[in-house]
Formats: sequence, C-alpha cells, structure tokens
Amino acid sequence: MVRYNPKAVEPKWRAAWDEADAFRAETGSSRPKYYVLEMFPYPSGQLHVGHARNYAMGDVVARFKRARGFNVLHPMGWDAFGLPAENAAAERGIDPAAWTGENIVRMRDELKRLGLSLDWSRELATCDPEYYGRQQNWFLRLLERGLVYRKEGLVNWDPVDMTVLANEQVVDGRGWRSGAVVERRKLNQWFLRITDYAEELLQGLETLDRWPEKVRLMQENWIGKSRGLRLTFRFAGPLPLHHASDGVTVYTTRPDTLYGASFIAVSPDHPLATELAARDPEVAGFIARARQGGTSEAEIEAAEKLGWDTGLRVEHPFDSKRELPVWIANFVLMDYGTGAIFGCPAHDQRDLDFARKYGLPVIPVVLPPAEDAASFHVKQEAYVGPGRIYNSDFLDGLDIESAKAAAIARAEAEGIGEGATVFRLRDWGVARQRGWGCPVPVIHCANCGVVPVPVGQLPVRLPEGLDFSQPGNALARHPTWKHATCPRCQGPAERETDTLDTFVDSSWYFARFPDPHAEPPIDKAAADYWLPVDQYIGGVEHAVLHLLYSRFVTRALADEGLLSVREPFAGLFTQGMVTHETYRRQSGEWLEPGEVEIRNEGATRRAYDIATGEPVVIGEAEKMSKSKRNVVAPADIADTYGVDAARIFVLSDSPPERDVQWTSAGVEGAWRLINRIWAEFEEGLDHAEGAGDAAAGLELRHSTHKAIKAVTEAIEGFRFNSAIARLYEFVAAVREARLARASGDARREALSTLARLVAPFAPHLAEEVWQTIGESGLLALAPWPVWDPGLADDDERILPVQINGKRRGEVRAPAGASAGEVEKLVFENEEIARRLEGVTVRKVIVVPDRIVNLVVA
RNA sequence: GGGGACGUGGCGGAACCGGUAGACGCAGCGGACUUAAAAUCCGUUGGCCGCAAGGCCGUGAGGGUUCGAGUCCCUCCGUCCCCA
Repeated sequence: MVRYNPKAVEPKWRAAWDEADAFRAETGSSRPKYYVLEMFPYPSGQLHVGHARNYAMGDVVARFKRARGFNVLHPMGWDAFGLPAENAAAERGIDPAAWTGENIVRMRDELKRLGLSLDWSRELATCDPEYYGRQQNWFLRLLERGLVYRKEGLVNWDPVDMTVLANEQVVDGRGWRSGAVVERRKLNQWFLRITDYAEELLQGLETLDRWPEKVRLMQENWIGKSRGLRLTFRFAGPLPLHHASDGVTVYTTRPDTLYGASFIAVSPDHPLATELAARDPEVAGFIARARQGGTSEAEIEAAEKLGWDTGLRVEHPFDSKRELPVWIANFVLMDYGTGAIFGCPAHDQRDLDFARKYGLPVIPVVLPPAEDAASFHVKQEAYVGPGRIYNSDFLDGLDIESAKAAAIARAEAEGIGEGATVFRLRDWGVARQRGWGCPVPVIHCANCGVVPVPVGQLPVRLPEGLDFSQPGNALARHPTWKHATCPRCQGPAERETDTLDTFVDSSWYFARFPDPHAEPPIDKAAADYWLPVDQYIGGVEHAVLHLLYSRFVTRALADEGLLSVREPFAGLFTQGMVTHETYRRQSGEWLEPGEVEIRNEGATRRAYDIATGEPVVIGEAEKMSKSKRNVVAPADIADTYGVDAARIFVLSDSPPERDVQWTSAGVEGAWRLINRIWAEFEEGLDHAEGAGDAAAGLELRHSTHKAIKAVTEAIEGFRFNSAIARLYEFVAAVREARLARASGDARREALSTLARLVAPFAPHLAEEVWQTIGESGLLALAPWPVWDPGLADDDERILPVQINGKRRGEVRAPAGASAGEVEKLVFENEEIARRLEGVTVRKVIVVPDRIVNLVVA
C-alpha cells in the first residue's frame, strides 16, 4: 500500500481550488450570507503556528458554513503599518515599504500553503494608498462632523527616541526601546471623540450575546461609567488669583464621605497649578518633577505620591467654618473628572497614602458594621467597605448609597454642585510622530489655520526615500514633502507630519472587504449585504483596544452614512495561544526544538542536545518567543507531515479558547489519523460491494449518522477538539466495519461521509480521498452530510440503575420509554431484584432515556 | 486592593440542561509481525482490596442543597487574566 504523500497531494488540490476559483464570495447572492474573519496579521515576514491555529479555526468555520449552503465571505489582509518596519529600516537602511512588501509576499505564500479557503481577490494592505487614502477620506468627514479634533494633550514622551509612546510601550516608566525615563508632555494631538459614544458603546455590549462574557466585562470596566457629584469648594477669604474662578471644582464618586475631607488636590496640569507655576518657579519645578513617569493610571498609581501645598485654602461646602488646604498632587489626573479631587484619607487608599506622607488629618466617616464609633480607627489601610455614615452631620446614620443621594441633593439645592455621570473612557489620541503610517490629511496655514486636504487631492501619499537612520519622525525630516500650498488661500503652507495610530487602520478593514476596490471608503450596498461580521476570531489581547475602537468607528461611520450596522462583529471568539516547551543547556543557552532530541526513558522524558549529546533542561511550555528560541514554524511541519496534520493538531489537543502546547508527539498523532483515514480509502470498496454483512452494515450506518450529528454540533459549538475526537472514533468504526465485511452500500455511505466530515480540518486529504471513491466535483463545494435522526439516535437505551445514588446495574429500554415502562423493566430485572431483597423501596426516580435511581431504606 | 476565569488519571483534555466521571489523543506496560529495528496492528492502563466475582475510594480542601453534584451555593487554598 502506498503511504499518504502530502507533498504531492496538497499542492495539487490547492491548484485545483485556484483553478475553480472555489472560494470567491459573491456579493448579493440569494443564499444566506456568512462573513467569517480572523484578525488580520502584521506582516512580520514569518508565519508562526499561532497564526496557523487562528486561521485554521476560521477556515473550519468557513468550509463548514460553505458546505451548509451559506454564501461565505472569508477574506485576508495585512495590518501593514507600524514600528517594526521603521526599526528594520533604521537597522538595515532599507525602505519600510519594500521591507513590508517582501514580508507580505513571503507570508502570503506561507498562508496559501495552509490551504485556507480564502477569497484572495479581496486582499488588502493598510499601507496601500488605495486603502489609507480611503481612511483619510473618512477621517476628514469625521473632522467635518466634529468627531476629530485637536487639543493639547498629555502624552508619554521618550526624550531619546524623540517620539510619543503609547501607554503599552512604557514599561516601568521607561521607553520600551530606548530605556529612557519617559516624561509626560503636553503636545498638540489629534483625537477621535470616542467619549461621545461612551454610553452607546456601553449599552451595545448587552446586545452582543455571541461575545465572550469576559470581553464584554473588560470593555464595560474600560468604559468605566460612574455616577457622582461635581462640586465647587469656594476659596476661603478674598480671591487669590486673577483668572481663576471663585473656587476649585472637584468630581467625586463618594459624596457620602464629604465630611471626611481633609484636603483638596489638583492635577499638576490643572489651570490653577499652571497659574501658580507661572509666578512661582518653585511650583514650576515641582510640576516638572510630578510629570515624570508614564501617563497610564497604573503607573501613576504605582509612582510615589508627590504633593505641593499651595498655601491656598477653601471652605468645606457643608460647613463654612472648616477650611481645607489646596495641594498639587501627582496622582490626580487632569483627564478624569475635573482634574481636582477632595481627599478623604479614611476611605480612599491613595488619599490615605498621601495624607500619611504629608501629615494631613484622617477623619473616618463610614463605620464598618461590626465596629464601634469610639474605638474604630483607620491605620495603614483605608476602609472602603459598607457601613453607616457618622461624624457627618445631616448624613449621620445613613447607608452609603442613601448618603450619596442626600449629599448630591443638598449640593444641588444650595447651587454648589450637581450630580454627574463620568466615564473613565478618554478620547482616543490617534496622532503618532512616525513616518510609516497613514498621513493625517491636513495642511497648516499661517493665515487659514488647519485646512483639510481637498478630497480630490487624496490620497496624501507617503513620500519615497524617507530617512529612518535617526530617531524621531522621518516624515517631518523629509526635505520637501511637507511644503504645500494652502488649499484655501493658495499661500505657502505646511503639511501635517503626524500619522495615524495603526489601531485606526485596523478599526474599519472589515468594512472594506465587502468591496476592497470601491471608490468611496465603503461601498454601502456591499457592506449592507455582508456586515456585520458573523464570526470574528482573534486573540483576547485585543479585548479592549482593537475591539472597542472598531465598535466606535463603526458607529461614527454609520452616523456619517457610510454604513448601516452599528455593531461590527455579531460573534466573537477569542482563541488561545500556541505554546512550546523551552530547552536550555546547563550553561543557560536556549536551544531550538530542532536542536534537541527527546527520549522517553521509561516513564520519564529526557532531552539531549543533538550536536553535543549533553543533557538539556526541559522548561515549562511558554508562549513562543524568539528570545527563548521555542518557536515552531508551520513550514517545517508542512515539510514533514503536511499542513493537514498541523491543522488537525493545533485544533485537536485543547479547546480552542485555551492555549495549546505544541508537541512533536501531538503532530505525530494527527499524522497517524491522516494515515488511518487514507488507509481506509485505499482499502476502498474492493470487496463486498453491494453484498456483505447486513448487521455490520446497519451498525456502520448508525456510527455514520452519529458521527455526522456529533461533528456538526461540535463545530457549531466551537468545540473543534471534540469534533476531531469524534472523527477518531468514526475512523475506528469504519475500520471495524471493513473487517466485519459490512455491506458495500453502508461502507460507501460511511466513506463519503468521512471525507466530508474531515474536510474542514484536513481539506487536502479530504479532497484526495473524495476523488479516490469516485465522487465528482470538488469536495470543497460539496454539501455537508445530513444525519437521519432514526439512525443517529439509538432505538434502545441502556439506563443505569442506581440504588441510593450508587450504580448497581442497568436495564435496556426502548428509546422514549415512559417512566412506568422503565420502572416495570427495573423490577423485572433479576440483578436488581436480588439487591432489593430485604429492603423497602421508598421512591423511584426515572429520568426517561437517562437514568433510574431507587431510594431504599 | 477590586473584578473575572480556572483547578478532573503520568500528560493534553471529554462529560453541552444536575443523571454511567475519565470520551479522544499522548505517554506507559504487555503482545503480534520482523533476523532486528522503525512503521503498523492487537490488548491493557485512576487508586486501593481481591485468584476471581466483586467491593471501597476518587473531579484542589472543607461544608451545604438534592433521589442524584465535576457541574449549583458558601468558606478556604492554588494558578492564570484584566483593572488598579
């Protein structure tokens, strides 16, 4: 018998699919549509098995839905702007466009080799002017709508690389690349007004019933809606400043603790601080120190609390005899609320840390349930739990929620404050001082200000020959590019040299696939047909940013009339990573899996360096990374076992949402399955055509229809590992039936079914065996098998019989037998009867088709 | 500190609604084939007692609800993720 040869079989069928244009999606077809999309990759140049797993999952869904009669859209593109290309350009003096282009070519080849049923005619790359020009188009439309604006904003500034860093790029207060201590700087920035949609983005989560609960919760927390009080503390005595209002306005979510206030703190970026700094260099010096470190809340939280007593005093709003000092503090964020807080050290940990450091009073006003007012003290931990309000005049005795309401009502009645809803979500700063990104399509004119580039002049293309040899923005350094003519006054002007965050690029690509070559950014008719994406698949690391930005942009574009849907992704699945063990020599050097030989010595696994024979330490399975050298390339596996084995393995060993550990033993298991399937078809229908054992044939038909049902339901429930387990069982059943000489028609049905069930997972093999049994046409276009309930469900059930909850026997009963019939069978059963001697049956519980439990005494 | 998820054989995991725990795979052990090995195939493998029939225990720990709990509830321990 000839062994299955993936090297010959796989390319043959890929060519056949191409030839037939089998996976082209037809916009407007009357068949029901199904849009399945995996998060598009960054073209790093190397496909790793993590990609393979992600795309294999999408492909299972795509092939399954296609077979079920859906008109499937399954496209692929490239998230092609971003820093790695600039780094490569800086290190090797090459053009990022060329570098990216070469990577795309290489990765496209590798992706194609996976046999994914993609409609490649819709391929797009975000670095293509055809794409980013459309992005500039809608960016200007949102500018017109007021959803894009410019303001001074705080950014993470890396003084060495001379660039703005995203919060994620600041590690322990230092730039991830330069290691320089990051400063908070005020810079003119472009923002998208995502906060306009905060409430809708929050409400919309409730409709996403096919999203993981976890992701919805993360978005809810990220949006962070809170109810609270905006309240003004009036300055005590005469107004101390020229321009300031007559007080400091704070926002609090804990108005119930107002009587516990012992100070006011304003952000270093608060106008009050700015005014004080302007006339006092010492204050200015403090503010500079306070701005060191990153801008993320976590970092600000972790940083040491720094404060400056301004000497100013304000009156307590409910007790004009009390005066509170006004401090400038580094832990107060200008972007959240009003940029000023009142400090209640007893019931807020940050305030407590601050108060202890600067010797401010700590006044408890919430009494924990089991505590006594006379003895309760706050030491190093603020009390944030439930309790009764005390030390608080008119709030005394209330619980926290009632006290909040009472405090807000009083502030409103006195005209010094109002209840307010505040979101943690902040507007999205989208400008990057980078050369390899989508240029912001505006022109700065000394006379006319910020002028949009006229639509007819789009796209604003990146120039060729950018110089990335120095840090900073290559676009700004370009000798001529930025010189432009003002579209309004025709005077000399300058182009904006900022580019857009790559998250902007990825926030709408799914809406471009319906017609990737359309003249408008989005072809409305095509998008109306295809959107929303029915099934989106990607890593959970995008739970907040990418998925939230996409939801926002979809709404903004819908309001602009470019789209009809408001939610882009009806179904979301977050898949786990592919991990691998690590190997290192005694000396500590990491070794690649290919450099190590694993031997099973009895029950223990040992690893040896192939080159030297020395023992190697086997480490935990970890996320694949270059530094630990535990990366496995799909190409290597494809060379040995073929891509079908790789596809089966990455889906078989763990549930899709969980991490899977890559092991060579695992792929070999998948390879064995492929060979077993192949062998069954090779044995073929040589004998027993038509004739044969009828009983074995009927049994095989039962197995066949059970397999159809089980595999279908497993795929629908995203339980690919279970689907593959059922395939293993079905192959075993087919084999047994062959050995039992089951009748030929039953075997033909089984083999035809097997080919179709295995097709989503191992499409090349399936296509080959489909041909072997003489089926005509491409299996990729063949319909999914349908199970006959009469065969998929047994007509006789074995019901375990429990006595007092312990299994003591079983009875055979016809499917659907009533409780009474089953009970009769139970008592007729000798084994059961023997066990019931001398006891009284108190109760009989029959769960039809499931189980029987006898309660005895 | 807050929120969430998870914890099942030597390993990855299955058990979808509370109804036979351990499907399927890996590894192991025994065997067939072979001069031998690889490959392949067959058998076996949660623990304890027993020649066997069979029995007892068993889903991180402890408690609860229930005729019945891996699954639901409470407390604790551990791991991971998100927010801080």
